[in-house]
Parts: sequence; C-alpha cells; structure tokens
Amino acid sequence: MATMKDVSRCTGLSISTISKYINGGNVLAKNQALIGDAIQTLNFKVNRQARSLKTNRTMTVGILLPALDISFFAGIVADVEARLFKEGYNAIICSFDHDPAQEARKLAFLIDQQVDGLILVAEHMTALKLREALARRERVTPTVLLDRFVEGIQSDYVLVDNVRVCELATEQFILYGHKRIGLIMGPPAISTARERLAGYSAALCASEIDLCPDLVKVGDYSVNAGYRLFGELIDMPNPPTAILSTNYEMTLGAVTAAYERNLKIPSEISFIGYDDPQLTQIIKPPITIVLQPTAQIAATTAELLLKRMHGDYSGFPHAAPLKASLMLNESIARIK
Amino acid sequence: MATMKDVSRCTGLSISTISKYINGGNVLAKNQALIGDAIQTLNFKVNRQARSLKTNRTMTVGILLPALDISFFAGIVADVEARLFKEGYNAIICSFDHDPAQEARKLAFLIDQQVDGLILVAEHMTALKLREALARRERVTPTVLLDRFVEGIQSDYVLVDNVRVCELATEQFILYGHKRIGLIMGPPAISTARERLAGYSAALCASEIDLCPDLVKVGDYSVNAGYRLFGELIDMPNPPTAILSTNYEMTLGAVTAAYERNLKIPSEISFIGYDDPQLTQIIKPPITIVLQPTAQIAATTAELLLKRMHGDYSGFPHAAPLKASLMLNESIARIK
DNA sequence: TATAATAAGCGAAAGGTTTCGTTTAAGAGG
DNA sequence: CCTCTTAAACGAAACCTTTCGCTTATTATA
Repeated sequence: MATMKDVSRCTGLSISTISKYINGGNVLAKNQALIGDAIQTLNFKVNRQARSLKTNRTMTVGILLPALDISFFAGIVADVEARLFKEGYNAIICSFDHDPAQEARKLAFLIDQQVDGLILVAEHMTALKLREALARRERVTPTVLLDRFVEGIQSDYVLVDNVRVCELATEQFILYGHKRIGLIMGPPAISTARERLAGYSAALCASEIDLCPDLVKVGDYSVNAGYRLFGELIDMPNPPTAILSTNYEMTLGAVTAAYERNLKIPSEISFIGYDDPQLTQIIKPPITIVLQPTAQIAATTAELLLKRMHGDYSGFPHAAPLKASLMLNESIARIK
Repeated sequence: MATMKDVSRCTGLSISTISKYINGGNVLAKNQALIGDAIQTLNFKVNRQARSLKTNRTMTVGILLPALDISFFAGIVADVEARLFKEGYNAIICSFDHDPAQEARKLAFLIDQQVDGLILVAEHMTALKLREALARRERVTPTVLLDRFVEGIQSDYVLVDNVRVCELATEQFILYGHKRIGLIMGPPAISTARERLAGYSAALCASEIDLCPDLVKVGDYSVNAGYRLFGELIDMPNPPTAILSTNYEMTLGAVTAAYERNLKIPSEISFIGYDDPQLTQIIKPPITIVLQPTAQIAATTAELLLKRMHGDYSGFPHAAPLKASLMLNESIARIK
C-alpha cells in the first residue's frame, strides 16, 4: 500500500507537506496539483490506524443495540447515522441479541475500538458495568443513553415521556366509557415498560378505577408476546373492552391475533397501539396509536453526542424527555 | 492510558516480554504473575490501533446491509456474528438505507477501516464499483456476497436456490387445481426477485399455463408493497385464486390485507408466503411458506469467510446454492 | 530599502505495538 | 568443569501519521 512517504518521494515534497495537503493546510497551488496527481497514481489512502494512533480520534461512533430487528430503533439509528455522517463520523453498529454477557462484551469492544462516541440502548446494563467499561479508556467516551433510563447511571439521556402519553391513551379509553382496560406491557426491567405501566396506572387512579392485575400482561416486546397476550386477555372470563399495547412488535402481534379471531376493531374490542404510522396506514380501520417522536429522538441524540464529542459539556446531564403524542383514529368504541 | 512501556517499567521486564505474554509466548511463571498483576493495577489495555498498524489485521469483519430492519438478514447476521465472535472476530455492521451512494461510501469506509473480511448484501452494487472499492487496499479483502448474485462479480457467494423452491411452490398451487396464480415479487434489479419469478414462470410453463403479466406484481420487498399489491391482485376483475408472496415483509403486508378484507385463507384465497416460521406459528390457519435455510446460510457464510481470512482459497469461487424448502400448511384450497 | 508579517515547506519526534535477530541464563550430558 | 541445547528475555527497527518548532520565501507596509 502506498504511504505518505511514497507520495513525498514521488512529489519531492516533505511528508509534512503531504499531511498538510491531506488535512487542509496551506499548500502552493502547483504543489497541490502535484500531490493530487501522485495520490491518484499511487492510489494512496490514508491509513486510519496510523492516524488514530496519533490523533486519538477515530471519527467513529459506536451504537449498541439489543437486536437489529427492533423497528423503532432501526429507524432512529438510520437517522442518527445519516446526521453523524454529515459531520464526518461513521457509525459502527453492534447488537447483542438481548444477551447480558454479549452486551458487556460488545460495549468493551466498541470502547477498545476507540470510538469517539457511544450511543447505548441499555437492556441489562448496570451503572457498575457501564462505569467499568468506560474505565477501559483514560478519558471517558462521550455517551448517550437512548430511550431507556438505567437506575444509577448519571449520563446524557434521550428519553420519551412514556408516562404522560400512556396516561393520555388510557384516559382516552376512559373517556369513551371503558373501565376494563387491558395493558400489554414490556419487561419491567426496562424503564420504558415501567413508565408505560405507570401512565396507565395513573390514568386509572385519577378516574378511581381499580387496577386489576389480571388485565396487565407482561411480555418481552416481541411479536409473539403481543400475539399471545392479546389472546390471553380476550380469553379471560371477563375480558377487557379495550387494550393498550405498548410497543410496535407487540402491537403487530396483537393486531394479527385480532384479525385471526375475526375480532372487529373497534366494535368488538377497542385498541390503541404503539409506534407505527406505517401499520396504521395499512390497517383498516386505522388504529389509534402512540406516536413517539422518532425524528426528534434521532436529531436530539445526534446533536447531543456531537456536542459532547466537540467537548461541550454544557447542560450535562441532558435528560429532558421528549413528548410523545396520540394519533387519534377510529379504533376506540363508545361504551355505555 | 497505560501502555506496554508502563507495564514493562512496572515489572522490570522488557516490552517484548510483555508482548509475548499478551500474545501467548513463553514467559516464566513468576513473570507471568508479575505481568498479570501489573496489567491489572495499571488497567492496561492493548491499543488496537497500534497493534493493527503493525499487524495489518484488525480482527474485525464488516457487514454491509441495505437496511437494518429486514428480518431475514437481521436473523442471519446475528448468527454470523456469533460464529465469528467465537473465532475472535468482531462484526461491524453498516447499513445504507437502500441508497446507492451510501452503499458505495459505507463499503469504502469498511475497507478503509481495514476490516479483515467483508460480508455484502448487494443492492445497487456493480462489478466495477466493487472492484474499485476493493482496490483501496493492497491485498483484496476476503469478501462473501450474501443472498444476492450480482452479474459480473466473480466472488464467493452464499445463495439460495430460489428458482427451484418457487417452482415447487407454484407447482403446489397447480397441483391443487389453480390456474390463475398471482405473484408478488421484489425489484427485478435484485437477483432473488428475478429467480423467484423464474421459478414461478417455469412451473407455469411446465404445466402449459400461460403467464399472465397482470398477475405478476412488482414491489420493493416492503410491508407496504405487499399490502398494496395483494389488494391490487384481489381487486382485479378476474382475480387470482392463489397468491405467492416472495419475501417476509411483503408476506406480512399481504396477510394484513387479507385479514383486513376479511378474506379467508384458504377458502377464499390460497396463499403461500415466505421466510417466517414465527408468523406461521402466529397465524391461523398456519400458512404454507417458503422456508429459507437461514441457519445454514449463516453457518456457510461464516465458515467460508473464516476460511478465506485464514488464507485458504480452495474451492474459489464458492457458489453452490443452498436448498430452500416448502413448509406445507393449510393455506391452499383445492380448485375444481 | 528595510522591516514586519505571512505563507509555504521542512525535519524530527512521538504515538503503542509487533517482530526479528541477538544475548543471557539455565539445565543436560559427558 | 566444560560444551551443547533450549528456554527466556532483550533491544531496536518498523508500521504510518500528525504535530511542533524552525527555516526560508514572498508580499505588504512604512
């Protein structure tokens, strides 16, 4: 492989001039042409390892995900990546298949890879493990925790106000006269699941409706879980008249189950889903869904991380949650 | 950050001995202990950039995907990653959001990142662009093209025999007396779409059924496309009695459309889907689907790439397609 | 014309590791 | 006690850039 030394020799200019050319310093026009040509003909490419060794920067951001096929994150990551790319950063995505050991290992890998910044979707992460991992490097790598809050980790977060929006969704059901409202929630270990439950619970409480534990079904945020739990709710001796499903995959499962049982939404069961404008377009009648501000989440995450990587730690730690909204449609029936 | 020099100073041993310790050479037991302790207390971590600079290896494999949320690939990538990890390799996943420019750029990035191997799911890639990209390095990076064949690229491939399995699926319809069989296919620019069409076409031809172009709908492998095209087929003046949908996302869309229109499978429309055992578990009646050997695809890809990275180029280029199978279920009705 | 200021280019050190050829130490055999 | 062999450790070069302090050339200012 051609090195700067080769370019130097080929042009008769010193290595430092070549470096200047590459990194945008002042170089005489005729020499610029000379160097440009030499780089072309020699097919010279900067050696990133050598550069990183000197600069301690890799222009690379690590993104750690529980899995690749979670549509909510897939969309956000695409946006974040695009934004970072504009600033010259490249994203390295690692997934850990919901496995605690892998989660730790991949995090260590990213840090060892000397990423300049980290975006983490924590699943089994603890404050201790994160601190340990970040200690692998002298200077702590700027880190943004995405979507999920972890007890004890003081860090920049980009979160969504799940409590409020689930409260809204539940209120909506109540407004239409529903009293038996089923909840399909995620693993309580994940903050978003707890928050969504909290919102649901708050709304019930405000209307003095008792929370019936049987109506709260815990799943693992997967399509299968949504399918199964929807069935369980429907098959209860005294089933709910309305169901709130709290992520995309489970909503997909639930809707599939509803179709399969030929249960009409909303005449036979009222329903609110989560996260998916596309699904809503597709389904008739369109269902009311909780819409998370994915574009804003992505933008906030990217900007925040860029800011930190540029050394600007003002407003640390960032935590203000973003507002989610209810996209009202025709999936809720009035109960007398 | 502590360096080997620090460990050396701290233990009184030379740097090369430290290196030997780290890379598994012969070191006196007492010195091993000494070094181990020093590494602990100094919190020493090997600097990968420096190491790569010397060794020209990064123990890293690049995986390039059209998008992150294609379930077929998400599953395979997870498996491949796991296998590679066992051999000490880490995967870097890049997606390009179906964008030709990004596809080229991300490929260049991975190569510049000095990955030791590449796994490519090509979408707009051409022989020329690939050759150009690989020319960024002195030695061509071992590369496996996954799932999709690209005209003119002579390389290791891991492919599936789409022709045969789609022929089988179509034959199955014919066997049950169907003559008007709809096909929901992907973009003809992608080899798998062409092959699936070829299989469909071959089966019709063998039974002397004319291929009616109106019954062949081209989509972009997305849920939306599946939903829309299923509707278009059903809304025809003379609709098909059976429909073959040729990837997971489009199958999902098609099934959603069927449920929504309250079309009973198979009594009102016979259907064969693609790729998703999970969906099949969920749906009642379970639908007949084309099952691609994802585990085998992942295993083959990983082993092949490992072999190449170890310098073993026997059997190059690998191309033998893997057999896909039909998982027969109850989604096909008999037509008199 | 002399001086200052700026632009362009240079040389050498530094960054952390691996590798190769060499030296030292230790144990075996006579 | 001496040589031979092998194991363990060493030193220095090499990998390719960036950076910093200097020198030289050019232009502007008075």
